[in-house]
Amino acid sequence: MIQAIRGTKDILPDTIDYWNYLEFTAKAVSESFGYKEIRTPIFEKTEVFSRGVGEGTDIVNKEMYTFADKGGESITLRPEKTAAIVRAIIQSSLYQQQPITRLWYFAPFFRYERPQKGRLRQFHQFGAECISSPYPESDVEVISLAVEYCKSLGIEDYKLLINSLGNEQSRIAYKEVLIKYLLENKDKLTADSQNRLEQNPLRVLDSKAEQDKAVVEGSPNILDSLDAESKLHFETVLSYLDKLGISYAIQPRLVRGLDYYSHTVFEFQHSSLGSQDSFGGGGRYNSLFSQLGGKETPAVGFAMGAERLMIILEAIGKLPQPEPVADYYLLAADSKFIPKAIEIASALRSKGKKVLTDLIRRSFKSQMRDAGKLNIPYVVIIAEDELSRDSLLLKNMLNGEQNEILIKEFLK
RNA sequence: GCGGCCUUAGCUCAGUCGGUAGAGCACCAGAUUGUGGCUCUGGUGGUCACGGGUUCAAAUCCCGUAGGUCGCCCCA
Repeated sequence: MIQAIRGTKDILPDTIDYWNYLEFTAKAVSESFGYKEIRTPIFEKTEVFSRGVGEGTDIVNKEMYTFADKGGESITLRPEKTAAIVRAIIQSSLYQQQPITRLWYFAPFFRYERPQKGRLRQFHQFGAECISSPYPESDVEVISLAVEYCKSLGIEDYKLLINSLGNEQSRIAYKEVLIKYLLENKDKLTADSQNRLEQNPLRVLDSKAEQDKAVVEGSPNILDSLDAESKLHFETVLSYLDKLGISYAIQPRLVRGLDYYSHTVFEFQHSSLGSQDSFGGGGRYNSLFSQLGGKETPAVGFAMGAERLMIILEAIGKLPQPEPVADYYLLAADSKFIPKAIEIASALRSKGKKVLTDLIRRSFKSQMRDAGKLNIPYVVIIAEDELSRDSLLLKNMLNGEQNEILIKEFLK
């Protein structure tokens, strides 16, 4: 048997309603903030991500689906959206045509990893980006969009962690004290973290290894290194969140795995996810545009993992009830009435109804069973007696009542 | 890339001491000829993941591979 690629999953009809629900809700919430959808190609030149996401990140180092196309060009299936969106905006000069660009997406992404709970090689994210504002209001807009989405889905018992990496000067200052501290404790760190110390020292803070945690415990706090501008930005974000009644926890060791963040970073966590407890995250990325060859442009965004949202919704019993596939089931009491059934079905559809007919010439009883099993609310029975009076039987499957009704009346 | 556990019908699983397979659910049909859900009866359905080895004989024992799952790393 030919199987789907490891780490990929078919979305079959039994779960498609859940996916549509996640996507339609994402669209509705995004539009309530005035965001427009953006779709970009699922693959890009590899440099979009290596330069955008950062050479020092795990995503670029070991998780990208990269291959050479027939022309020898290095192509990568997108592991995330932000770098691709920035590329698209620069290419189309979108950010030069309007003062603020607000975008959302719900799309598949690819990372080459061993699959586990809530982690696939092809996965889906809902995300939004707010481009061209350096002010805290845009950080807050993006966070509250994400919060509204959770609220719309009925997810309430999550944690929002927030931190600030500060502007570039603050980060340089912090890196200095951090590196100094880590070097003093280098021999207590895991080999992994000793490596990170060279490549991207901030990410040592992210380590989940017990051995590293002890060192990280005593590390200098990034918030102490923020300069006045960075501190003001962060405090303003927090005060807006307070005003909006959005609760959060400041987590000074939250740095996130992508290189492009500055100032505000945040992450959403939920306990139902096992060891992958984060289901969304984001932050400000003021330097990404210039890194990808565009005009320096402040921006902020977030992404949420659809598979993880699905796990949460299932755990808290908030998956939507699937709708019946049809409003009416056209039942031909005998094969000779099938043409009539098809005719009436067609007339109903042109009135905007969802209609099902039997296609395998089943018996009366069998069609009845079929309609019952599919939870279809009404069965239209076409049979000898009634047809001789130009009428049919309309049966309400919920209460079992049925009435004879003239076909002309029924189709009016 | 590494590790634990797992792989028998569409699904969830039994299968003893090695003797070439069963149940429940689902599906299909029927229960005085035109009525679903409940109940009863019957039926369809298996490359026992794949490849090799041991044996007279392998779903069962051994080796390998693939896949799943949960972790590690990291992330959504």
